[in-house]
Amino acid sequence: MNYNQLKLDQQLCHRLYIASNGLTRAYRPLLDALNLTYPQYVVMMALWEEDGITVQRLLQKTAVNGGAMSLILKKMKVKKLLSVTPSDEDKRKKYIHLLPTGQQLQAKAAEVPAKIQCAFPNIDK
Amino acid sequence: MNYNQLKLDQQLCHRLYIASNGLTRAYRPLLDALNLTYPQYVVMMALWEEDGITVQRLLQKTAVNGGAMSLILKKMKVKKLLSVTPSDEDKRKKYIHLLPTGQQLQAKAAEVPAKIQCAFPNIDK
DNA sequence: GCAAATTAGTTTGCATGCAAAATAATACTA
DNA sequence: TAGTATTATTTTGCATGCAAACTAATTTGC
Repeated sequence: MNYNQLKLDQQLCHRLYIASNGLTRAYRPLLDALNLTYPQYVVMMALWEEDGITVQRLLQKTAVNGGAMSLILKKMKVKKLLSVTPSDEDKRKKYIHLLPTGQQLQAKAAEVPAKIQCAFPNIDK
Repeated sequence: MNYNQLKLDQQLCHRLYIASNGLTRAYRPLLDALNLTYPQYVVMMALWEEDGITVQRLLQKTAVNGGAMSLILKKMKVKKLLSVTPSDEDKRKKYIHLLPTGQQLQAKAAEVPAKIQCAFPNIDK
């Protein structure tokens, strides 16, 4: 039996695994300056695009794991980046709103994408 | 100021983040059948290719995080998949060897790559 | 020779990702 | 309308990923 398909070098999945971990590492120092982790940064980007959305919608936009999202929002609330407000019509739903601190962070964050591209000069756009 | 670069849809990094998480989810049910997690599977693939290597070399081949590797090897040792033997010449080094259980697992694992491709029929090879 | 620098691995503390169970609230159905 | 199914979120338990501190064992440089 030939096990060529099990060779690591030939696996797109392994490349993706490596690339994704590499990105996290590349973002870390940039995001540390904003006091954000990568998933938290993703949540912020979603809210800068569309504020006052439900957790549900935030999950759709960011593709962050639901279980993780709960903890992430909790931490971001502590940092005064956003507020979480239960809906009046449907008390199951909660709306997420940016607080001033969160809105102001966008200006600083605007530099991040360009810097990331510098970290991967050979990346295909 | 224009914040277009902060839009999630336009971020390669976010796509990569989503793709990588998706892969982990796709692998999970397949690897559950082998009683392996994804990084453990990566370690196995490395050893099926090249047995009796040091932890160092294993880290190079797999790109698994060093700190994580320690825990992973510990668990795989408990499962009798492999053995860890300190070197005689240089007692800092440790050699990893597949045990029979680990070697035999390769036959079952051989089906995994094909099944993963079925889970992503549109993937470019 | 020996202290300082380096190397190989491990441990620690924090932040997810994930599946599954648990909560709460709303919608549906007989 | 009671009872059940469904929906929105949170909680729980386990397995990493990561940076940084730590331990041992070697290697260097003076």
